[in-house]
Amino acid sequence: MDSKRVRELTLMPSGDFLRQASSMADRHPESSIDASPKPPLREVDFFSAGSVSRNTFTFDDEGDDPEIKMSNRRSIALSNPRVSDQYPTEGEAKSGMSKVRLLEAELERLQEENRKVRSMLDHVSRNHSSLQTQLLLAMQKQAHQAHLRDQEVKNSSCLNKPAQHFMDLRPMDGNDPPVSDEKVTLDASVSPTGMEALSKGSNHCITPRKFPRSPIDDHVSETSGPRKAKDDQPEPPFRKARVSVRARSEAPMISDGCHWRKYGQKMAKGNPCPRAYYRCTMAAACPVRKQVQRSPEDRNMLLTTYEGNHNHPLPPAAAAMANTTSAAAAMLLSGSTATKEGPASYNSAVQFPSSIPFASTMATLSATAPFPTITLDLTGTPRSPVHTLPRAATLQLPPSPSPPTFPFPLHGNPHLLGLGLGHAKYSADISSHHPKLPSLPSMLPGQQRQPQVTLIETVTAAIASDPNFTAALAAAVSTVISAPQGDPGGSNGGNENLSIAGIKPTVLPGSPQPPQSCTAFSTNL
DNA sequence: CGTTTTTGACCCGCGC
DNA sequence: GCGCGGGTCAAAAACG
Repeated sequence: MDSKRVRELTLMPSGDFLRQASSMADRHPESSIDASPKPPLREVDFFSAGSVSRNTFTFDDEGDDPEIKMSNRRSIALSNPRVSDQYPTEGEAKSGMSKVRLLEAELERLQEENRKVRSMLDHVSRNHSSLQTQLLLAMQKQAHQAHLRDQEVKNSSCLNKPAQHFMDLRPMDGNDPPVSDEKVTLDASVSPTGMEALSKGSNHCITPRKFPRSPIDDHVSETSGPRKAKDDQPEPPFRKARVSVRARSEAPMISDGCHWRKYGQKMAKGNPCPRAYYRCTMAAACPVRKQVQRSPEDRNMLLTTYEGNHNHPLPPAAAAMANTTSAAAAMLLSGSTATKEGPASYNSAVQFPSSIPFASTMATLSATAPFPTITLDLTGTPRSPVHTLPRAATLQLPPSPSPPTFPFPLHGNPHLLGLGLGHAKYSADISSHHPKLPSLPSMLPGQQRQPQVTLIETVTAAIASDPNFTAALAAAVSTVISAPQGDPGGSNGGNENLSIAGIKPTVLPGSPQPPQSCTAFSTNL
């Protein structure tokens, strides 16, 4: 027996093991979910029926490869190194019954592990539901409190302000300078699924006042008539938040699992790299759009901004990151919970709830953006001046210079509303436009740019480093479970593969890509 | 030949 | 009112 080969076969990432375990549990719920020790039927048939023959299973080192045969029947057994470690020795090779007993014992052990994993999943699910409920309650409470605070602070000037400002992240006074030092620190606990309710709620929390024209609005007008008709339509009560993703990639666009069609490209002021505009083409009338721009400072830095909500089901590949972005946007939209800080206070980075599995640590939010904006920082690089970015919230992951190819649907739930792209602003722009803004220290001083590592490592690190690991685990596992073996529906352009918590990398079909690489995302101020 | 990309023109909001 | 900049449209070109 080739021990090396066995080790290769058995050294399976825990994520794969989880996936297979989950998959097995799904296929054999009677054996893997139930607490009963009854083994899976196939194992029972295989081992207890005395059918261990040379054709189906052999421990002869010189004969058929038992590992391969086993893997054909039950790869999960191979996923555990101990299986191979307990393969019969030379002297036991002829003793089939002892091997059977050995394997039966191992099988029982694996079943026990299976039950434990299932139990953990159940536990995580319960925690998830509980957190979601708590989140909603907390947000309602905080929104009310924020409203009261606003009423107190701006009672004199906002007497006639509509209740739309309930959770408005932006200054209520339209005369506020375009760039304010005012920041908002979020300290919310948001669960991924809570995002749905949050997003819905966001429709009532974000005021459209003074917001630039929204692409979504355009979409409405496009589908219902000429743009001019827009004036006749009541403007949506609230504008969309935006979610930006900072990622390091040489690819022109990160792969997020959706199909995108490029509909425009513009040279943005202050950035030699053009900004590309994409529209989701997975559904005829999907209003989701995104912008992709490369940073002028670091051409490997891509900033992708999503806006709008998918009105169609998302493929599993696209759903993997949906919760992350949704939760981030929800958090952003829950700005009513924020506490405003003075201009000199730059420690606005806060712990983001672990319910954002792919962005686990830091977050900053500025209250002055025309669009509520949140940035998921997947670069792991001590972001320069994102802090100086007015109007931007930022999530920062542990170092992840990896190619940002990952399933990244903005909204996993078509019902989610109120998410959007972020307005990022080139640091150069910021400094030029707002020279008074002092430089901010790196959000994560300990973080340094690292050599190329895979995104899975980054994500894994993010999850592992998360104090609330269970939530992250739940998200990862749910992703694994829901993800088909092949490329589900992915489609975006990135050429890089992504592995998350054991998810095998999937190569997504090419998607529209900007002719030029543009990485940084510019935020509209 | 259908789809996607390119790219100049156009629209719109905003500031002066 | 004008200019600027961001965003979108749409015809032509490119692509598979």
